[in-house]
Order: sequence, then C-alpha cells, then structure tokens
Amino acid sequence: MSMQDAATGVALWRQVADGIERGIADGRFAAGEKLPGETEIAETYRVNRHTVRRALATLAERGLVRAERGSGTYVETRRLAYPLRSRTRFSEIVGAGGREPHGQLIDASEEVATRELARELALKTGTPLIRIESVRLADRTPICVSTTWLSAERFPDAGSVFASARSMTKLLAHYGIRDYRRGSTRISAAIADASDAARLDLALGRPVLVVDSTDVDPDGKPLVTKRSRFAAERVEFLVENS
Amino acid sequence: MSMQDAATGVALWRQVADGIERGIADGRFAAGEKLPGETEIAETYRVNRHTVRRALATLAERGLVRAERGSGTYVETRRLAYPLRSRTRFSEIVGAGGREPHGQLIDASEEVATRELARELALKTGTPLIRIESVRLADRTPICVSTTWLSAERFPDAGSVFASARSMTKLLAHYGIRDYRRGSTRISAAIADASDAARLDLALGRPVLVVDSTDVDPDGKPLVTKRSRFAAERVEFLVENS
DNA sequence: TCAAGTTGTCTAGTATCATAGACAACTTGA
DNA sequence: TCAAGTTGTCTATGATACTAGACAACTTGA
Repeated sequence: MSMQDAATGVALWRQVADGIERGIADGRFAAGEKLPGETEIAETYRVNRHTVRRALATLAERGLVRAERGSGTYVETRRLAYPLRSRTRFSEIVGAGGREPHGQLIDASEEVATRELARELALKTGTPLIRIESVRLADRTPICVSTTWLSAERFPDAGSVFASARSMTKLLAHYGIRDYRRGSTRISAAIADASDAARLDLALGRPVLVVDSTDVDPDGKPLVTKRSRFAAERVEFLVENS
Repeated sequence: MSMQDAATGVALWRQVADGIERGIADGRFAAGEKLPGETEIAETYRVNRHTVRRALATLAERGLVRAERGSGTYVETRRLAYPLRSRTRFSEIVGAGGREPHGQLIDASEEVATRELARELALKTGTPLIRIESVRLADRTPICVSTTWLSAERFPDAGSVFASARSMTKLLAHYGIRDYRRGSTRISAAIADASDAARLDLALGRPVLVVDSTDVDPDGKPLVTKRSRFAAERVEFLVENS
C-alpha cells in the first residue's frame, strides 16, 4: 500500500505555477518585487526553463506577474485605487499607496487649438497650444499615458519645464500657480491603440480607460486640459459622491 | 482577467480518479458496492474508456477499489477489524461489521499427523487427520485462506460436512460440540505464495498475515488446529489484553 | 561603451496523455 | 446453453508536455 505521489497526473508547469502563486499569496514574493530569474526557478524546481516559462505565462495571463524583457519578472501589484476628487494629484495618489510615482516626457510640440480644445480651455479657436505627451508610472509599472494641452502664451516653454519637473503639479508651480482643482471629468473606455499599448506595456487588444479632464485655478479659469488613457487592468476609479 | 480553468495542467485520468475517490469518501459509492461500468463512467465524464481504466488502475493500486473481470469494479471495503479473543468466530466478526460472511471449501483430503500437528492436537504422530483447505470471504472479498486439520477418527467425513456447512462452527456443532474456544494463537507474516495469492485475489508479492491457532473444547482438549493466511491489506487484528 | 544577466523565440526530439476500435476472457442471469 | 454485460489486452494515431540547445533582444550597472 505504497503512498501514491500526490503529483502524478498534474503537469509540471502547473506544479511550478501553483508553487509561485503560493509564494505570492503568503508574501514570500512581495507585491512589485522581482521574482528569481527563470533559470534560477528552473533549478530550484529541477525543471526545464521552458516549463518555468509556461508556468509564468499562465500567471501573467491571470495578471499575477508581469515579465519585463531584459530585466525580470515582477509580482503584479493590485489595481491602483484612483479616487476621483476635485483635488486629484497622481503623485499623491500613488504615494499614498506606498509606491513611487514617476512621470516621463515622451514628446512636446506646438499646435493650434481645435474648436473642442478651445472650448475646454476658454480660448479662441486657433490659439497656439503646447501639447505634451507623457507617461506616468507607479514604481516600475506604467499606469497611464496622457496628452496635455496648455496655452503656449501663458505657459511658454512648458515642454522643457515638464521634462525636468516630471509632474504637472510642479510645472504649474513653476508658473506661480500654487493650487488648482479638477474642473470637469469625463470617463469612457476604448481599446489601446498601438502606440499607447506600447507605452503602457499592454498586450494588443486590451482596454484602456479614457479620461478627459480639465483643471482650473481657484477662480474657475481653465489651466490645462488633457486626455489620459489608463491601463484598465491596473487601476480602478473611485467616484466619491460628496 | 478571465478565470483560469482549474483543471488545466491536471491529467484527465487524474480528474476522473479524484472524482471517483470523492464519491467513495462521501458515501455516494458505498463500501463493497459495485461501481458503474467503465463505459458508463467514460460517458459521464465524457472521456475515453481507456482514460477511465487508468483512473481505476490508480485507485486499485491504492486499494480503494478492486476490479473483477467479467463482473465489475467494486469499492474496496475498509480493513476488517478482527479481534483476537478466546472466542473468535469468523462469521460473527464479519456479521458484526454489517457484511455477509461466506465460507468455501477448496479441497479436503486425508493425511497423517506430523510431529508438530500431533503436538498441537494432543495426538500421536502418524494419527490419520483430515485436512481441509478453505477460503473465507466477507461479502465478495476473500479475507483469508485456511488449512485446517482435525482428527479423522473423531470427525469422520469432515470434508463433506464442511462443504455443506461452510463454517467451522457449524461443522463442530454437527459433531455435537456446542462450544469451543481459542487455545493458542501465533501470528507471523509472509509473502503470499502463488496459490494463496490466487485464492485471495492478491497481486504477486503482497503480504499475508499467517495465524497458527488451535481451538479447544471447554475442557481444554484440542479440537482443530489450523494455519490461516489473511490478506494483510484487508484485515487488522485487534489484540485485547484482558 | 561594454559585460553580465535578463526575457523572448526558434528548432528538435522524447515521453506521456488521450482517443479510437477491435477482440478476448470472464461473469451473470435468463 | 446462450446472450448480454463486464473487465483485460492489443494496435494505432494524434495532441500535449517536457527537455535540450542555441541565439536574439533587451536592461542594468560598472
């Protein structure tokens, strides 16, 4: 009456995946932390690296880990809780979650206001604007990409200012604006286009939350308007009805 | 974030085996009961019959079920608790467990007492004896095979009497012996030989418990002596120190 | 700029899993 | 005695799992 091996009939990659998942669940691998390399995992489980890759692939599909080519595989953090208040600051929200906020300039250019942009910013159509493309991250994880428009007259050289400030709050402070608040917010959803998907490190066909918002100064005068695309699988918006 | 199929990475035969084992554990398949046919199981799990056979094979290897060719596959009952008391009756022990006791004559012949047999039966060496080979079962399961020796003078024609009585207790009653008790018991273990293995429906190489015992009448006079070989995986002896 | 370490991708071979069909061997009950 | 139903065994085929090795593509830190 020999004891049967409890693992017979269970694929090796499944055993590895279950082992890693248990490690994440009980905190042996903390959220955001880097897992051991695939080669090392293969050695500890005495298994081929391809088998480890299959295990990690299933975990990644379920959103538990995220592989970064050339760097490592990281434990995927829970969704970022993103409260939508009148005073919404990305850096404060991320910092409150114990994570490190980053901003990164992708591109800055000039363009003229369309009718829609002009209405949002209370300017005339054709007014010169500065357009800033940026990505914002929590720790290593890209959260959203934003296209921001500001008046080129009021915020001269905003592109290079943002490049060093890496934060919209600091950019506005640079121009003497100590406080601002959210004027309007509209939320919709879409599928990430190719460039957004690349910048967000999203698989093709994954959804994004599209947020159109305008920030205003304490007097209610529009300062900036932007369209942000959030990786839907990494955030959840909290609507606070106050 | 689709929920992963909990069964991916688990072999089909394993899922079937686990399902049947759960059925046994929670009583859907009672001990000793016949399982549905392999074809029927294959249909309910929507799986090939060979896959079912593999599942059943692993359960059989662990002793949970027992296949009988041409008949069916049966839930292997728990080990028969076999108390070793001065008044030990196979039929009573089995009946107390809610199972149906059977005795079956294999062979009866005459031979003369060796020195050891003579000493056990308090007879002279060379005394004619009747030797009975029998198998005892609980429900459908063979529990033990026994070789029994009695005095041919005191129990004439014992072989044919046992063939119809199918019980040692009834055989002795036939000769006017209303009561008897266990005189001596010695227990050892061995590997089943080919003929015992066949009669006990045991795989080759499986152990048997060998019990040498002598029953005596109320005055302490030896009546029968026997050597029984119990399928070790189907019984456990309870020694009651009183 | 470079070396080390990482994940991504490809080809190839072996073993196991699962299905399919056929038939033998056996038991049971009519 | 026979028919129906059972488990046992065989061959064959395709899919999946696992191993093995090599190299590309990329990140990181010195």
